[in-house]
Amino acid sequence: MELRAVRGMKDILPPESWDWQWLETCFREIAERYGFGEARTPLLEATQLFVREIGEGTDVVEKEMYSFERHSDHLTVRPEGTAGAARAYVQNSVSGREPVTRWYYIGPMFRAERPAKGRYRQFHQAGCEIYGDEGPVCDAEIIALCADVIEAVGVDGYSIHINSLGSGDTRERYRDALVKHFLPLKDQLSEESQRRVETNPLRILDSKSKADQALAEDAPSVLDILDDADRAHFDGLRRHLDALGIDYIVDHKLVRGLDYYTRTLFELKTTSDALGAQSTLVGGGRYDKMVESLGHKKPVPAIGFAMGLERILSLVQSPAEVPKPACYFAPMMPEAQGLALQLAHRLRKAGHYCEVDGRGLSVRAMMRRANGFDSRLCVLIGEDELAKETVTVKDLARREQESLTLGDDFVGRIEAMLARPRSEDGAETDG
RNA sequence: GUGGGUGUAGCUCAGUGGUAGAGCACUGGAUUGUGGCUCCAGUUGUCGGGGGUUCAAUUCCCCUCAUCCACCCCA
Repeated sequence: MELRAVRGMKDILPPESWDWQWLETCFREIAERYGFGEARTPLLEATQLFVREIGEGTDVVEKEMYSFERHSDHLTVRPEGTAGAARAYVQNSVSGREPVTRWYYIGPMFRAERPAKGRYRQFHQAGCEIYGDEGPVCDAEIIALCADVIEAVGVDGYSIHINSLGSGDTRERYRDALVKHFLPLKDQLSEESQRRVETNPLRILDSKSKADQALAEDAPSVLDILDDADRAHFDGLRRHLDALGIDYIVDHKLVRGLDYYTRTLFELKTTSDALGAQSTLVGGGRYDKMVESLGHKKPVPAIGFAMGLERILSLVQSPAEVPKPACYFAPMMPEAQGLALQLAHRLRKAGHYCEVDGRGLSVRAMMRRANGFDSRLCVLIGEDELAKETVTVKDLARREQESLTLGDDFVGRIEAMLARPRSEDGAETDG
């Protein structure tokens, strides 16, 4: 086979796709309870949108984007959903129509990373964004929503981590404080982090290197240099989470790789080690500057998150079941195939799932397959049936069969059979 | 981008320096037109690709590709 899926991209096929639909439905239902409506934005955006909003120095922009030039347009297949949603919010003048906007999205994102467990080059995120509410009530709602989804789909153990990056010049002041802390220790840091001292000292905080972690223990906390307003905001968030009974961990070392975050920052991580290094299931935070930076005339506060659907699916057991046919048609000779097709058509119009076996195999093989589908009924049509203008309908659950005429009441007769208990004693009924 | 593991039938995997096996699945039959259990029979492989060593390579060596995992980064 010479034509394969592109590296890091995989096909989602039945029966796995049933699990995906289930997860997406869980997410939609919960998001809609919180007042979110779906925003479907293009997969392709101007490269500049991501360069400016995610940040020029970030790994995502620097080396992971699928970018190309088409005529004179510089385009990028979206590596995340927030920037595109914010662009749509500004472009469509949504702030003029409503004071607060709540959008959710579900879809593929693209990053050219080296594939690993729970990480693909085309991966899928579901996320929410709120524009026009500076919180912290909606910050708490957003985190509650994430927890609701994670719990609804049955993730076993998870923890919620929160932090605040402050606003205004807090980030810069904190950065300076970190440089002051790490610079004298530079030669004790890992090779990777030695470079970060100058470029991105925040990232040293979540380094996996043991040495870095030890040195980060005594690093100044961003929470100590928040100004009064930022502190009040963060305390407000904590109060609301407490009121909701949501457990969380304040982690001043929580930082994120995208530059656009301000104030509230949070992650939901699995406590199982099933995902290896990819333990973050949900990441989000506030990005109060983005809308304005996109050219909107006034600042609009915003908060959002994205959850990694592959990661969540790999942790949960989907209850999704492959649909079972009501009726499996097994024409025993070519002349009976047309009738089978017509009868199936009538049942399908009436809302029933039917299978028609047109392979011309032995009755045994067709029955086996009907059984493999766990079909409730199997309709056999052969020479006798054609001659008498009837069909033989076998109830595979009750192990009995009868002959049905093909009058107007055919659909009704089949429905009556479907409505019977699966066994004589009536204990179980066909859901 | 760096490091490691794996690549044998449709699937899951055994195996050997002398050109390959099991289970599952599939098809036929035991039941001339009737399923889930059982039994019998049968189909399928360029042993990832290329090169080298050898009388002989699926097996040993090198390269390459794919894949998985770790680092990095992120959801």
